[in-house]
Amino acid sequence: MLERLSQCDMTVGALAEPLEMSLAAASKHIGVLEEAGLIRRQKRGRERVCSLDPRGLEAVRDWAERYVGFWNERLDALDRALKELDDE
Amino acid sequence: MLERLSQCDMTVGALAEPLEMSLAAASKHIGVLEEAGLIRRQKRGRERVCSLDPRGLEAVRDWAERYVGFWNERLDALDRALKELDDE
DNA sequence: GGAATAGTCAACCAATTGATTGACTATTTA
DNA sequence: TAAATAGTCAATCAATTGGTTGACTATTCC
Repeated sequence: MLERLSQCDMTVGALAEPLEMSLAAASKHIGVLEEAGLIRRQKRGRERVCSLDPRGLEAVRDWAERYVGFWNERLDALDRALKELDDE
Repeated sequence: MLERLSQCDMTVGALAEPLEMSLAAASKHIGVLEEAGLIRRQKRGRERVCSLDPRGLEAVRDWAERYVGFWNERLDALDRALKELDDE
């Protein structure tokens, strides 16, 4: 769903269409994504249009980036420690 | 668990210690993280030492980054379209 | 203005998850 | 060498999740 929403916004029905589940089930899933802050739903007449919420995905990326950053820091620290051993 | 492992590697028991659950439950959770590619477990004697697997977290970051990137691309496209309107 | 469409909600049930406990294996310590 | 420690696994049960169905509301179309 997220991948398809990255191409363009779409209604709940359009999002549900390729999925082998009922509209109600798809609606439920969309509700979970909305609750997680990954998408937004906007009412337009009888249609609800869904769109990605970049803030939610930025939060995920930033969260993961912190760990990648930590790892690199630890590798750097190891590198420095090894250099110090070499200088002795 | 991931946050604490970003500080230093630790055994299953040490990871489990601050959690209000049985050792078996914590072991289960660690198994899930391992299966997800986020951590690795290495046997050292009777101890299993856990460490972050940067590749797993890089994959998560990259996945989220793609969506942030898509979003920015769409904003850029909108920007260009609006400029074209202004030039008319 | 009624039929059709879009979507949600509650009730229900099956499947999965989350946690515990006891039993077990492997390793370390006294 | 036996006790202690570290950790896993299977069985069990409660809680949660995932999906369907029918009923409903809101909006659009004929």
